Amino acid sequence: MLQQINAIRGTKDFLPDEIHKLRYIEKTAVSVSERFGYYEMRTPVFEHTELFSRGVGDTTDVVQKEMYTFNDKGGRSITLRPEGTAGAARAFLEHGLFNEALPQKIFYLASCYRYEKPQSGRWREFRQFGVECFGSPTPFADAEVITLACVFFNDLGISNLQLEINSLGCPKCRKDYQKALYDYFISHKGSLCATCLDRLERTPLRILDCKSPVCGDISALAPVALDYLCCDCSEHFFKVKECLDATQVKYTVNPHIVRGLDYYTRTVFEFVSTDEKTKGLVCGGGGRYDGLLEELGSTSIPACGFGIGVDRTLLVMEAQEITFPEKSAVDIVIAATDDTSRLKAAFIADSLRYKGYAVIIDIMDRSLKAQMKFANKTGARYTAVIGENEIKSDFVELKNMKTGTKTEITISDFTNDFTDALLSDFD
RNA sequence: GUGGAUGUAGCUCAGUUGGUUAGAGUGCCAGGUUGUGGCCCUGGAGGUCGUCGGUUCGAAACCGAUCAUCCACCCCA
Repeated sequence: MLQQINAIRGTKDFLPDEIHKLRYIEKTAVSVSERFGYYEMRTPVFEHTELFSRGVGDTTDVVQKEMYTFNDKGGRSITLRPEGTAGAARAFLEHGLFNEALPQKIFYLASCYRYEKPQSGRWREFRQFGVECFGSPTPFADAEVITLACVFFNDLGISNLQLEINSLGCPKCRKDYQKALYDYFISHKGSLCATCLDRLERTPLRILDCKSPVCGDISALAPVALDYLCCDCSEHFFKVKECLDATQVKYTVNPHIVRGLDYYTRTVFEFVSTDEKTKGLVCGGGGRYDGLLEELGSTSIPACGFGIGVDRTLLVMEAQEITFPEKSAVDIVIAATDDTSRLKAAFIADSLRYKGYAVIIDIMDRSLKAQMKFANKTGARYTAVIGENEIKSDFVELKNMKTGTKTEITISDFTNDFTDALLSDFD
């Protein structure tokens, strides 16, 4: 026997048994997006590596150590997308969507790839529901994408999710803030952990995010970005909060949120699970990225958006024991007793399928009893047995599998409108 | 990338201080008479005990390596 080949580390199979859950989440994402006037865009899974190193940022962990990068046969450096925004922004620019009526509001459902050590809620291939609003500088846009995310989680019946928001300011005020931060941390240089010492020169903002108790204590007293916002940024943040209040979206301001992607300016936010079983899991995050499109070679175009982890959302829903719509069941199983009847059963099944019903017949050459058992397992609503007697008499019994009651009809009636009336009676 | 736990039938797990042909429940398949599911009864298939190497007369059990899963950190979706 040859050795079996298993799935790649950090990837996950969704089997027929649970795929309806994923579909339900995706369907909800589409529905919510369209209710806000966001339309789907699909971009390739791989892009030029440079798109991410320039867009997401060279200093980020994602770009530095988590990307699936390889050279294709033409010698191009290619990267499997680690997130969705860069590709969407690239497509927006490449196809000149900025010439259309602004804002351009986009959503996508995309698999993303990051080379990380896997654990539950963290996979090397994961699905992301993302939304991007290109062209609007106003706080109403920030609030709109946040509200959209809230409606999404609400539609799915998810509770115990905390929305945390913050403002990182624009490049102008961030500069002042970073200097203040640097000065503060340099005075505590002796106490910081090794990773944070490394961050000090590179990206001092991220020290605020450190979970080590010592750094946490130091961070707690560190200067807060919100205190360093310039007038414009300060007003923008105030209005975002005002909009959220208007739509009754609940949030807490967390001055320590620092997103891991470089392109964010001003508003940033995260949805964090507060549920016992999935505590601390970040289900989604986003913010404003007014500098990204310029970084990708365009004129300055403001934008904002978010990414929500579909798999993580599923994880939280399962932990909260939320009921999903049932997977679609088979309408009718047509069992047959002998080879001649099998042909007749196949004919009837096909006629019904043309009419739109889900019909299955036995293709395992099983006994009638086994066919009935199988029908039961598939959750079929009705069964019908075709045999010598039925073919002779032209009558067939349609059995309701829930109640066990049988209704006699002619075979020709079976495939015409009479069936519609009969089947629609089912509760 | 760092630290820790785990790895026995498709699934959930037993397996006594290392000792004959490795177990249960569940699922799967087939029967319980001649053409009808769910319950019950009977039987069957299915495991080189994650993999490789070592210790031993003998290893699922002990040791090492490796792979995988999970947890914490890191990071984020």
